[in-house]
Amino acid sequence: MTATLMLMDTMSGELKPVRAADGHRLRFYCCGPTLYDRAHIGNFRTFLVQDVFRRVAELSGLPTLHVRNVTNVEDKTIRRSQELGEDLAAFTARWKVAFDQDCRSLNMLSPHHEPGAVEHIAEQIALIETLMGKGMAYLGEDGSVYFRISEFPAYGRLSRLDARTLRSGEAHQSDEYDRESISDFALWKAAKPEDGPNHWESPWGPGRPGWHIECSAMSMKYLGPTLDLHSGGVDLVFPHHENEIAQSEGATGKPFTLHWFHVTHLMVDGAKMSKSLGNLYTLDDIKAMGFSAAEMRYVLIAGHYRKPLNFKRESLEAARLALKRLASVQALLDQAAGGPALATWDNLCGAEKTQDTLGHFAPAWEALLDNLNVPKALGEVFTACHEVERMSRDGSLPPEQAVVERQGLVLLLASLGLILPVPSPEADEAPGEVQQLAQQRWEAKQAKNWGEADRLRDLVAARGWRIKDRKDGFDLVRS
RNA sequence: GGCGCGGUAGCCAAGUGGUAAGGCAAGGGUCUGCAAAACCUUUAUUCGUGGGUUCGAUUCCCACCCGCGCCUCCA
Repeated sequence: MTATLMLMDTMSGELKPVRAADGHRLRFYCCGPTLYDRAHIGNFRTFLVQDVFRRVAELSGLPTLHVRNVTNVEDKTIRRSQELGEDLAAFTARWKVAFDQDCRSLNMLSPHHEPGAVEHIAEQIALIETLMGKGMAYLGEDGSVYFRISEFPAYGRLSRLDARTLRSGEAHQSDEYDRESISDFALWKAAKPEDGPNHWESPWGPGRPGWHIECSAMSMKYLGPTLDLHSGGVDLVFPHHENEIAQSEGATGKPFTLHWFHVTHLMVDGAKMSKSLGNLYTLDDIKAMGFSAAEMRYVLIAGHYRKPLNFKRESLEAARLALKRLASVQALLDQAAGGPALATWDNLCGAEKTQDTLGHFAPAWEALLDNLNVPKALGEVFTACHEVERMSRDGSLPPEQAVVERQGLVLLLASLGLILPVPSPEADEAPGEVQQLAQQRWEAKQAKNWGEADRLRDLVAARGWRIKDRKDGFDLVRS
């Protein structure tokens, strides 16, 4: 059984083992959100895949040091906060609160560090000074500082972009005169009137950092000059990550990132998600549609991260049923094992993962180790569920075996971060009136007064509750 | 135009050089007074199209069609 997580590396295009260079702790960086609006479910697809990645890495026995930045100063944050007449820090702080709420409700692990660009101006300036000192950056005619791509021959390797194919011309109008080359990008942007008070002092005058430099500065501050792994949405491959490589390696002369991990975009109803198409959803929109964050999470991780995932409402309905199914199997296993599981995260991380310890869920775990193949893992999970149910039915599920199978299920649920609905009856939550009707219906049923029983059942249903009969009574669940 | 990723049942989605996981939906069944719930079971001779390699391809090669992403600040 493979013990190491294998993952596609964008740079080499090959499957590579996920490794900690120091042999101890995986240091990885994820490009986080820009704090100017509510994050949408497409953003969360990426963050959720990264969350599953981290879970699987840790559960496979590899501790992590996870850094994810927040971009709290760039064009959009400045423009919008100015439009609102709001202080930039207050503006971005509001969106950070919203983002954190969404992350929590999606059951995402918190990164160990969440640095913000504004809080690391000094580090960014220092990095730019280093590049200036090496002749890899220059002051443009507009007072901004640019990276000199001609000094970094490896530019374009990640995105397999031949410098000659860079589309040039019309799109970039006047500002090209400020730069030596059309491909050079801004490290530091000179203050403009429309920026309002949002500028900082620097050796090149007041201004603000360019977008790319924050990730170089902050990732290296928290993780060192060479990161084990770096992740983001595919759209960041060029130019963002390409520029990060140029800035970082240009400054340090060391490899910046050993393993690149990119997540493909989410589509909605077969189209690119965009505001103009009206198909851009936030987590709140999903909740307003009557679905839970757990269901949303299931949908967003259920596709392979390398393939476009087509989101539709029906996916949420399917997820709801799938989660219920898993919950019922978990309940079955708890019962067969003689009590609920009490596995802690550390426990799970350190545990042996073999056929003997995971039972029928072992293939699902292997699927996760193989390039984070969540769809295959889910398929194997349900196959294992069938087996467990069959054994239970046949009476061939002794407590020792149930304990093993449950370990397998618990590991998979922890890997995927799935939170299962509580399957227990909610009878005591039903309003007294509903309970009374249901009780009367039960009595009518016992008296074989079918007409009256059915009438009362309809009344209960009309109040939004469903009667589930047992041999010796009934349960009430919300319908 | 360049680079990259895809096109598998009604929908979502794995996968393999030897004849297609799983989820949802749908049909049938067990259970039930009838239901609901739960469980069992059935459903792609076929994997965008056309060629080629092979004893054999959905899986490898070539061409074409379609979708999506990036090509300067969008996860």
